[in-house]
Amino acid sequence: MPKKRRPLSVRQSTEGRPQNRLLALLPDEDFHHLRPHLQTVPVRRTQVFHKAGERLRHVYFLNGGVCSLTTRLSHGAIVEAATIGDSGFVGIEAFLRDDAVSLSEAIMQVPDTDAERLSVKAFRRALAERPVLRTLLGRYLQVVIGQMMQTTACNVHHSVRERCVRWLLIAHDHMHRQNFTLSHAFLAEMLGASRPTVSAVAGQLQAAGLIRYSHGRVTVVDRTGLEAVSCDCYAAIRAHFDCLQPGRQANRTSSYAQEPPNCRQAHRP
Amino acid sequence: MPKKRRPLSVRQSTEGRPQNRLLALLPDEDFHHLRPHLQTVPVRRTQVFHKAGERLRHVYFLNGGVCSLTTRLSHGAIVEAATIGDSGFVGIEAFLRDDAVSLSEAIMQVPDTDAERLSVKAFRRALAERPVLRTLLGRYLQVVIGQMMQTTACNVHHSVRERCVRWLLIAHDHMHRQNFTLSHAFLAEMLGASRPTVSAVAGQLQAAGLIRYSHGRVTVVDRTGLEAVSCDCYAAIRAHFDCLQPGRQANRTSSYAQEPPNCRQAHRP
DNA sequence: GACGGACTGTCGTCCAGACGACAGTCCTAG
DNA sequence: CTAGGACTGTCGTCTGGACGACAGTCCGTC
Repeated sequence: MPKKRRPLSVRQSTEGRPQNRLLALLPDEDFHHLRPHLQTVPVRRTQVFHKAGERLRHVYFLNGGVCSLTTRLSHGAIVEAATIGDSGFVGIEAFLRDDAVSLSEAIMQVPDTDAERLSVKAFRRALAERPVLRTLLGRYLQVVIGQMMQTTACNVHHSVRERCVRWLLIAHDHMHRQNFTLSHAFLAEMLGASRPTVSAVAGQLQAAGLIRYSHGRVTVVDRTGLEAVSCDCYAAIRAHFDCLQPGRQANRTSSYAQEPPNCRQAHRP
Repeated sequence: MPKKRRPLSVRQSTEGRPQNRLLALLPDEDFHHLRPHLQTVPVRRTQVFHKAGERLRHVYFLNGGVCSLTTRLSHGAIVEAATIGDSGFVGIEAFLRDDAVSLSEAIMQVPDTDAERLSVKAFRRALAERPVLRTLLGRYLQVVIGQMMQTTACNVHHSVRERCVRWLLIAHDHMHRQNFTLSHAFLAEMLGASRPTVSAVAGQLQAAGLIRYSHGRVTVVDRTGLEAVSCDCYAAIRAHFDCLQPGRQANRTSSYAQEPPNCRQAHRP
């Protein structure tokens, strides 16, 4: 838990397009329709957007960072089913029903950033009125579901090492930068692995020159190398994400845009 | 693979309500709107409704049985992320987008039954025109997502034994009967476990008097006992399903109706 | 009634990874 | 500059479960 919290600064989103890619993909008309209802709010590491059983009040279009969609077991352990970044939004349940009671717990995993917040009420109204928004978010939801399913299979069949690499690659995609904060303990929890195992794996990856790790900070050194040692699950999930942007995607510098969308085939050539 | 296949008998659904519970929950007006487009088709064990990457042609409202929503790994193994029964429909992707390309593989797991088939086109049109249908299926989708998330966590943290029990209980709920066909090998694959392990577990459960197993046929003998040895994941998933029926649910004899819906709290008292 | 196929029980062997423990290292607040 | 807290490296020990193999059992078909 952070010791000193910056004062919560909420501001109306009035300037140009936010960083969030879903919002960026909206046609002007639809975005302008939404804009009066958006508020830019700061988001902190370890922030919990919603817990299981809570009624959702807002959805959040992230402008950066990585958020984990998790399940909490009665035991207390939490396990990640999907990650949400600046190409998505938190509060998918609100897409599905009006009285959106969440079944999952959404925890901000990586760093401080901000998000465009929208009340569930305004969100639902916009969904009803704007078919383009509905279509776009429906596609995103499918991506999330795809990720969940892949994660389920990956968690069962692949080693902690492979799962670590998957997580790092996906986080890297979301972050659009080489290094970000992430402790072994956090990663272990998300993967349902033990901390010592993750530490050992991280050590190996570092020794192999693929990443650098130092006290809560990872640096992706050799992305291609990481991809080479990852299981196919990363490629599959990535392919889903690539399908979000029809044709060319927004003009961005990240590795996210390295390849053409390929929805039919999960494994890249 | 079955040796002798009955001829495919498609018939228009014109009589009363089908067994499928989602359809049963629709108000008359909405159901009548849908009815001309429904066809009752037979469904066989091991039937594959759709594979990953395929464009969906139809959605299927099952009238019985258990269908597994699975992910196929490049390795060839398949792992289940969620089960669909007569309280759901196959083809959830079609809820999310028009050009519904599936990301998952849906395989009929338990027995021969039939289903109400609806073309994706008619389905999408109905969704657009009938808000009640949209609401109902949106809720169902949330249930499926909840099940996926719980399964992800369960697969990581719980023993093969607990997962077996979870599967059997959910299948029992879907089947509304004590016994049904299911081989150890199938169950093992769904759980991502090895066949010998599942056999061993099944042996234990049988020795404990909870189930009877004989050559591809399980009988649930002591349901309460099974619930007692299950992990909380079953209860959590079950609670999601119970939320589908607002207030009282359809008049059925299954154990499905044993308890009042309780959405807020995953664990039953 | 015999045969082949499908399903189940069981037995070694082997290993990934859990779990607990503890020491070392870095970072930051005071 | 220092102390405390957070993070990481590593080491035993122990076990669930994978994997391969093979024999036994039931069932439907010829």
